[in-house]
Amino acid sequence: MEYPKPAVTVDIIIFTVKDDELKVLLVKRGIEPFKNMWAIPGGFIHMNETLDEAAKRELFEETGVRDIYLEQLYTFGDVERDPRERVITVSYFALVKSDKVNLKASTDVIEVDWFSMWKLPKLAFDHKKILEYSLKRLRWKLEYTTVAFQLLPKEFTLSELQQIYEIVFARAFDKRNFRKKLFSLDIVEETGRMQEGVPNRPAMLYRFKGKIGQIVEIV
Amino acid sequence: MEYPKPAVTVDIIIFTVKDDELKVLLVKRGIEPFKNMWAIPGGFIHMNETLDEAAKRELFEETGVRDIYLEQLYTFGDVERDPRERVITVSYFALVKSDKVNLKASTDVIEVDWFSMWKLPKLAFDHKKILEYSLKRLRWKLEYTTVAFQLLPKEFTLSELQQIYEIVFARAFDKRNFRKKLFSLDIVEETGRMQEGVPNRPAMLYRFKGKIGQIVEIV
DNA sequence: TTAGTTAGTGTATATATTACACTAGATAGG
DNA sequence: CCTATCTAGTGTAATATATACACTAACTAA
Repeated sequence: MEYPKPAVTVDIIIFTVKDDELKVLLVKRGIEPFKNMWAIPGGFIHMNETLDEAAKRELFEETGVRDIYLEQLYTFGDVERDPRERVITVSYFALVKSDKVNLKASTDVIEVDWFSMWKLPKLAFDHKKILEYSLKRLRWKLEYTTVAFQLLPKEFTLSELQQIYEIVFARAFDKRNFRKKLFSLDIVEETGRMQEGVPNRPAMLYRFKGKIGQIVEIV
Repeated sequence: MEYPKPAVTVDIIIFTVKDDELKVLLVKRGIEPFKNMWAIPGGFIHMNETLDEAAKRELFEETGVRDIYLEQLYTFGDVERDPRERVITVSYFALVKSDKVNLKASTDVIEVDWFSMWKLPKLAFDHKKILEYSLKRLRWKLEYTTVAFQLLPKEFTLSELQQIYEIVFARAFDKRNFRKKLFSLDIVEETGRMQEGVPNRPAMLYRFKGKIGQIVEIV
C-alpha cells in the first residue's frame, strides 16, 4: 500500500410518501462524530462487495426491505466532510412503500425514524447538502421516468398516483390533464376491480404495466 | 486504521469534436496492469484535495487546459475492476475545444491521443463500459442543457453549432427548425460580424449569451 | 332524504413540433 | 466576366401536444 487511502462509505437516501408527506429515513447516531445527531443511514463498504451491493445491504439493514428501486446519486468527497479522517461517500437513493418498512435501530444507531422533507432536523456531516441534491433528482425521476409506481401498491387508484406527484412536487395537477397524459403513455391498465370500504364513490383500481425506471415524460 | 480501505481514483472522459467526429482523449498506459493498452486518463486522488479538484488536476495534467466544463459522471466500484487491488473510480466528463489542448504524455503514460468514439481501441479495466455510459450522458447534456457551447469558440456560426449536434447525435437536424428553436430560447446573439476567408457565402457570427450548463431543451 | 366526499369525464384554445424548397452571397475556374 | 459550386438564410401550413376549465355520478353517514 503505497499511498494513504480515503475511507469509502455508502449513504442511502430512502424516500417514502406517508401521511400525505414526502419523508426521508434518518438515523440518530450512537457514536462519534456527531453522536446523537440525525444523519442519512449508511456505512463503510466491504472489500468484497460492489457499491451497489453495499447500498443494498445498508438498505436492508436499516429497513428490512429488499428488491427495491435503488440508484446511485452522487459521490461527495470534500476533504473535511468527516472530522475524523478522509471519507468519501457514494450516495444512493431508494424509493420504498412505507408500510413495507420495518424500522430497526442497527449497529451504532440509537433511533430510526421518518422525517418530513419540509421539517428536517439539524443533520450530521454534509448531509443537508446531500438531501437537497437528492430532492432535485427525485423530482427529475418522477417527471421523466416511471419510478413513482415504486411508491404505490400493486393496485392503486389514479387519484393515489396523482397524490404522489402532488406531494413530491408540492403543487396541484389538473385531474383531467394528468389522466389524459397518463393514458397516452400506455403504462397503466384497469384491473376491473374497484376500491372497497371507502366512504365515497369507489375508484377503479389500476395496475402499472410498464417497466420501473423506463424513460417517459409523465408530467 | 480499523478496516482495509479501497483505493480511489478519478477518471476523466474528455470529449471534443474535431475533424467532424466526436472524439475522446485516451492514454496509452506505461505501467502494469494493462501496460501498453489504451485507457481513460485518471489517477489516484490526493488526501488534501476534493474529488472535483482531483478531476481538475488530472484534466490539466493531461491536456494543459483549465477552467473547462467538468462534471461528475458516475462512480464505478465493482470488486474486480482492477486486478491489483480494490479500486473505486469516480468518473468525470469534460468538454474541451480541441485546438486549446496540448497533448503531453504524463507520468506512467507512453502516449496520448484523440480517438473517434466510433473507432475505439480495446480498453483497459472497465473503461469500455464507462465510455458507453458517458456517451449517454453527453447526449442528454447536449439535448437539455447549453454545454455544447463549450465545444465552440466565443464566436461561431449557427451551422457550426448545428454540426456539433449532428456529430454527437449522429443524425441530421433540419436547419430551419434548429434555428427557430434556438432563437426561441434566447441564448445566442448576433455579433454583427461575418465569417471571413470562406470560399462561399459568409455566415453571421453569433455569441452565446446564456449560462453554460443551464437547463433548456435545445433539440 | 340530504349533505358531504371523491370519482370520472370532454372540449376549445393556445402552443410546439414537424415537414418541406427556394433565393442570396461568396469563391474558383474557364 | 460568366458560370458552376458551395454554404447561408428564410416562412408557412399541417399536425401534435399542452392547457384551462365545470359538471354529473356513486357511495356513506347523519
